[in-house]
Amino acid sequence: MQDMVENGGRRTQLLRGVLDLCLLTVMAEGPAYGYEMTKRLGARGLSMVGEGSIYPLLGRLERDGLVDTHRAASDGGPPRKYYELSSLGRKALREGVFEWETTRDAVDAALGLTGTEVTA
Amino acid sequence: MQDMVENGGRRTQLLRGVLDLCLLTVMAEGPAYGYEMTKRLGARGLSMVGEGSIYPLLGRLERDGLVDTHRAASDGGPPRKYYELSSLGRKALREGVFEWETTRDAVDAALGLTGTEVTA
DNA sequence: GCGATTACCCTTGCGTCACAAGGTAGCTCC
DNA sequence: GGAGCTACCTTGTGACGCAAGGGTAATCGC
Repeated sequence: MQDMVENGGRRTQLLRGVLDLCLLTVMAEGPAYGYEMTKRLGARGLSMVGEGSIYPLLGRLERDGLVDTHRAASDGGPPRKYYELSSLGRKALREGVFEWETTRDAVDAALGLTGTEVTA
Repeated sequence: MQDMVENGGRRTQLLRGVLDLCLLTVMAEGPAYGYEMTKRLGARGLSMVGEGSIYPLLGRLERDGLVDTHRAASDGGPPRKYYELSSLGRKALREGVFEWETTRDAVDAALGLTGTEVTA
C-alpha cells in the first residue's frame, strides 16, 4: 500500500504543481482525451502517471475554465471526452511555465547545480 | 487566509520534494542552524521559505537520521540547534539530487523546453 | 526596572494534490 | 458468455509547505 514510498515517493512530490502544465502542453498540440494523455505523457518520460492522477486533475482544469470539452464516439469502446485549451488555459499555461522555469532555476542554484551542467 | 493561493500557490507546490534537498545542501557546506538557513535559502533565490516550513522539515530529517544535531549557545539569544549531515544524509542528498535532475529533465521535455534554453 | 526589538526555537491546523484501488460501461473476438 | 481491451470516473489516504501563533533569551533605550 505504501510501496509508493519505497518506489517513487520523492518523484510523486516533485510532480506536484507541474502535472497540470504537462497536460495543458499536451492539449496545446491539439484536443486530446484522458486515456490517451497518460500514454502521451509516458512517451515523454513521465512514465508513471496513471489515470488516478489525471482524471481528477482534468476535472479541476475543466471546473476552472482552462479547458473546453466535448464528447465524441470512439471506434471501439465508450465515447471519449476530448479536452481542448481555452484562451484562459493558454494564458495559465504560459504563466505556469514561466513559474516553473523560475523556480526550477532557483532550485538548481540552491542545489549548486548552476553552470556545471550541460544543456547539450 | 488563502492569500497563498493568490501569491504563490503553484510555487508552493513546486517546492515539494526539493526543500529537504535544499536544506541538506546548505548543511553540506557546514553545520547550520534553522534560523540561519531561512536566510541562506533566501540569498539563493528561495526567497519566501519561512520558519514554519523548515522547522517541521528539520524535525523530519532528524527523525530519519539524515542529520546529527547539537546545541550551542549563541552570542545573543536562545541557544542554537545546529544541524549537520550524517553519512546517511549525504547519501540521501546524492540520490535526491539525482531524482531531481531526472524529473526536472522529464518535465522540461514534457513542457517542450528541451534544447531551446539557455543556461547562460 | 520595563517595554521594545531582535535572534532563535517550536507546534497546530489548513489546504492542496498525486496516487492506488476500485468501480462502470461499451466494444470485439473466441 | 467471458476474456480483454478501451475509456470513463470516484473514494480514501498520505505527504508536506505554510500561515499563524506561541515561547525563551539577550540587548538597548528610557
